[in-house]
Amino acid sequence: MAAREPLNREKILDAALVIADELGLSGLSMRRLAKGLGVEAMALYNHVANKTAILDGLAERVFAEVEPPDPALPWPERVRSLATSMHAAFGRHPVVPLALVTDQANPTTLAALRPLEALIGAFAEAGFDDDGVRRALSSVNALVYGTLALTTLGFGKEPGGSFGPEHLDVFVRKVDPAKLPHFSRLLASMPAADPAEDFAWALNRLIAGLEAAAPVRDGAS
Amino acid sequence: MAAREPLNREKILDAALVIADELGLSGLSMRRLAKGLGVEAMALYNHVANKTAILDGLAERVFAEVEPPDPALPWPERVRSLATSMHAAFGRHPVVPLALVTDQANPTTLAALRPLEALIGAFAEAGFDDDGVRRALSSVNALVYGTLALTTLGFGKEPGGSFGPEHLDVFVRKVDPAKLPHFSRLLASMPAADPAEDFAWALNRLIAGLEAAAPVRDGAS
DNA sequence: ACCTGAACACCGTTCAAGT
DNA sequence: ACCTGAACACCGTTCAAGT
Repeated sequence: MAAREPLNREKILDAALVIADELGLSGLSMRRLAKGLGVEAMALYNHVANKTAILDGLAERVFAEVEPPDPALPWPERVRSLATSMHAAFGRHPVVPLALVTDQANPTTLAALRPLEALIGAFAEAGFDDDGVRRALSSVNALVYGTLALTTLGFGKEPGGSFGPEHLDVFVRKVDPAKLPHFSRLLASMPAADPAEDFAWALNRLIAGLEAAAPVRDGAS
Repeated sequence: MAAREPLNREKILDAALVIADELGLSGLSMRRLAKGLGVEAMALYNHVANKTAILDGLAERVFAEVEPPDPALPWPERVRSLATSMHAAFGRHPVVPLALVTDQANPTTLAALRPLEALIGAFAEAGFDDDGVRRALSSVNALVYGTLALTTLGFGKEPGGSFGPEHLDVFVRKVDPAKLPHFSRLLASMPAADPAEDFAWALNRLIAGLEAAAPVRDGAS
């Protein structure tokens, strides 16, 4: 067989995303990544500056998966579309929101910032001033990252995330229904929940609140 | 001098919170914590099961700082009070939300669950069914954790968190205003932002949206 | 009962050395 | 130009040994 082709940044990012999707952020180590590529850990540093650069690269790729909304849509629909697409893309690759939230990634490229640009544009069109745009943007971002934090983050393995039955057991055994009546009752309805539907519901509530506060209710029709 | 008094769980948690507030979650290692207590790392294991147990203890303490709302208040006010108090308590000790989000803490004690119990009670009183309660609860939780994630998390050191000028510089240097016009303009208004005020604004928007969807608008006169 | 020393199986990263 | 070996300064945790 011929000698192995040299490594490059793209191959490293491909392998890193596979490992991270399978083992989570904590499972993505330089040594394990190198082993998967048939190389020693130190060889990676010929192609990427450090681990942060790898996580930046992954973040950029996932941000690029976010679908640009139809510009003809009224601003609330564009916000809904963007937030939903961000939630879906991050949900497919939870390493990325986790790395962003823990400051291990900080992408500054065009591809990574385009979804934010579109969100900001929608809020500007709604008539918010600079303070209002910043606040509206932060609220939608917070809902996206917060929802992911409560469902898929930290749970490196399970695909659906959320409260799997294993996690519920911890509570069911320990919680005293006499002292936490509402909480105990709610536990029963948790496993049936669909994270994507719950996010859509929460997003609709927030957008309704934003519309009520926007100087311009609807840019279209 | 007399021999040092033996360690105990409380002393360990005291020291751990001080270190975590100063150095962040990544700065809180068993070895450093032990050194601060004048002991070897392995001595800690006589009093706590492992690092997770320490983080659970910290989470419990911070949840206990959340102020119980006046039960006479209408449900939207109770939700606002609880979410605001949670945001403030977590903002004082960002280790805790970060540990929760990364699944390094998972407290199941009464003290830690009481704020959730109160939130659930408020939403039940609003007339939501079990699905609605779970979704309303998740939305408020997501906003709290998500807001903290975007402002104070990952930033172990800086007290105000958010976009300090250091972080802005990264963007200001790299972002092309021609390609990201909205984003570039927004950068100017970021440093003046007050995270607590921005959170209050976002929370008001979400609660407005929840009220519009609630079967019972207002429990009180 | 409480603490220590040494060890195990890991991290990210640097630097000199090899081809 | 690209890769390796050895090393540095860390992790959480276990286990046998000390007092």
